[in-house]
Amino acid sequence: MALHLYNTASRQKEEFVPRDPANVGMYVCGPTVYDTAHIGNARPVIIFDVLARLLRLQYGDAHVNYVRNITDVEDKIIAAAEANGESIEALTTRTTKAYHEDMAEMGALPPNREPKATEHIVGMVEMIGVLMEKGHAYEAEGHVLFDVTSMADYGKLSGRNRDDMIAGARVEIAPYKKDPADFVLWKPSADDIPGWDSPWGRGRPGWHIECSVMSRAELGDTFDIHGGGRDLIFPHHENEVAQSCCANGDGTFARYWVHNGFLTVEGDKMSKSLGNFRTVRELLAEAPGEALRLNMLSAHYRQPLDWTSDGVKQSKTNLDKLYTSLQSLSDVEADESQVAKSVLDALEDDINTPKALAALYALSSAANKETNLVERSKIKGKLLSGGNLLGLLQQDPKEWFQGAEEGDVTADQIEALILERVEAKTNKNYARSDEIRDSLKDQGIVLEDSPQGTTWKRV
RNA sequence: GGCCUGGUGGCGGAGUGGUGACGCAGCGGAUUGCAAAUCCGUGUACACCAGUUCGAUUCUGGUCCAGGCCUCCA
Repeated sequence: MALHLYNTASRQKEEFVPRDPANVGMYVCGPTVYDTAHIGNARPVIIFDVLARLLRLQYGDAHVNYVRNITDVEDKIIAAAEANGESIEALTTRTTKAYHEDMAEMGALPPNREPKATEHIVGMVEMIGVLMEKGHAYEAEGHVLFDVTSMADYGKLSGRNRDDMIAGARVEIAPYKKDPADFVLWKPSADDIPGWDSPWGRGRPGWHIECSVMSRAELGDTFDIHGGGRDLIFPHHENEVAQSCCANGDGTFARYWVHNGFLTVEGDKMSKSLGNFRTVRELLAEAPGEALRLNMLSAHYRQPLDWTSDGVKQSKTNLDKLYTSLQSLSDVEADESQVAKSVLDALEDDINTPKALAALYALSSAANKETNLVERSKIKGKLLSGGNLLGLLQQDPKEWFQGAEEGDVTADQIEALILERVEAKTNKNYARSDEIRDSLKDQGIVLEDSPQGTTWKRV
């Protein structure tokens, strides 16, 4: 089947047909770099990484342009830098670097392009100028505001109308707004905070304009996929649509809107007040990034995902199982012409990763049973290619089982003890052989005997 | 108040108008010196109440419950 995606704009699954049959453009809202990434930030990264892998397989690496921005100018950044007593640049550089490291640990490939908001200020000023000229924006008390009444379709993406928004407003409305739903395009900066010169005075951009400008600069007025967390539907994406369509023309901008659901931690929403913010860094100390990734993929991306340490453990177990099969296939070379059709089919159905994982488990099970070498080679090819689509199973199994940081025992010591144990077993000295096995087990090393000999792994 | 998701076996989690994925855990068996790993077998699950239907977990309406957005947020 062809790729189908649930399009937030139409509220249904649609067949994905790119604008240009040969090339695909995808824009995903990236982080505002003011703090280290938490596990919730990782969800869209991993989901859209899987989608990018799928698109690259189908259209070719050179024909997919995956853009994910870095928002490095924003009031939270200013506040955090001040609180930390560090410069804004130091904060954004440090945070961006940590973000890249954390996402790489979770197996996310870098996007093709990663524009930074601060590199696109000129474009933002230009776009705001166009909106002013076309009568979609106005200046008030040093701010430039988008006039939502100038756009008939405003609210369409998120499915809400202006009256509802006004009725539901829980914040005080700035007195200079013509309409309560108007939002800021440009705001004035005091001398001690970052600002750029503009026709409306020294200032900085509002929250939404950067994505309208960067997506256009990288992908053009109209492009295929726009992604992000579902909390961004309103107001962020709604306002992006308003800015872009009003500046560039009706019917432009993103064609497919893809939004991932939220995740909770041990049943609760992550929040600073509950103290349950889990950073990717902390979680990496608990389990390998690949296990965190599998855990993330174990629920469908549009469903809520409850992140629990039990779930992480189970994901680690499942990954062990897959790597065990892969290890057992070390007697054959992978047949690289094989495509894991079952995995592909699942992913083409709106990125159904739980189904894709089930397909991987089926391959694993088949591998454990198959004795024919040609078939084993095919299965290995499928396991690896299916794993690659999901960003899993790309390590050497030996590395997976034995490569974790050395504990109290080194690999050499373990090998020596295995030799001693083999000898003890040969002499039917089972007391000694069990003693060795038990003692290693206490140190987190599990021995497995097979007709081919004894292997070990760290657990 | 408005808008929007969900409620599936012990747990996680797909899916479907008709023969109940998949994984973890459990139980039984095979294998093993004993294990581990693996294999085989094993589960009368779809919040509740109506309705439509030959038949609903799947469609419709209502109820209850949980959560999200409307304000910074992935």
